[in-house]
Amino acid sequence: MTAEADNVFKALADPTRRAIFEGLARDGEQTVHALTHHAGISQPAVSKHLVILKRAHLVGHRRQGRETHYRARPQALAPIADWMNLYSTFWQNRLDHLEDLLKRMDP
Amino acid sequence: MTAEADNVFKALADPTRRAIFEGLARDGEQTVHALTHHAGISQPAVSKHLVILKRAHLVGHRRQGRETHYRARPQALAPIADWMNLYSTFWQNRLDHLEDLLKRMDP
DNA sequence: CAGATCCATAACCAAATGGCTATGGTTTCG
DNA sequence: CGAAACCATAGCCATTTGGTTATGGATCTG
Repeated sequence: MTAEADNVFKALADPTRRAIFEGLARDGEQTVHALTHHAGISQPAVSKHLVILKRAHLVGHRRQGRETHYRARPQALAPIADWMNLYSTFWQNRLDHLEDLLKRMDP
Repeated sequence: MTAEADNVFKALADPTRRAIFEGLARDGEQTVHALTHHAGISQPAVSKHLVILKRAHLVGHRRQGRETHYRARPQALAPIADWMNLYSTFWQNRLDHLEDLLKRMDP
């Protein structure tokens, strides 16, 4: 629970990982090759970031032949949304919409 | 903007800093001395964490004699809430599109 | 005034982090 | 079949990070 929020916060702390997540959320499923091209770093570096994003459940993957397609799993943002709701009501309204979406998306 | 979100994500990536923030949000203003006692680490370590939380505007402080009182500033969470909502609207669009498709497919 | 308390900063250190190249296992293609 | 492409893992390295002790300035207190 708190451990899950920790994984998500740690995963999002790096701007390169946020950029990867943003790209997947914006443009949909992408191969490691495509992600590497956009990130401007080496393919192994991208793979390592993907491991960390997987640990936080922020991405899913699907093997197809020799390529792996990754996709964003925005439901994984729920733990940190919950965390924020715990400690303040200031931004409650701002997050209400998000909470609803996350609940609806939860399988 | 993005730089601000980066500071906030980085500040919250460490569990000790989250615990400090949680304590301030839950129990209100506290001195460095009190925070040190709760954190179970040295006073300089706490001061360094407070510097990082200050950089992210997650805490404010007030000098009173020889002690400094810190308080949580939950409004500073807004940048990451906005960041999340950026993708929530994207999801919403996708959901809307999906709903449209489903309706049109419905006999 | 003299000492004690509160806090910030500096200097240092081990561990974690984020990058790289090298390598190897699958899978596709000529 | 042999070569090329895709990706994950391993090993290496520089930098960052989170902790420590040492120190000093400012403020209370006896």
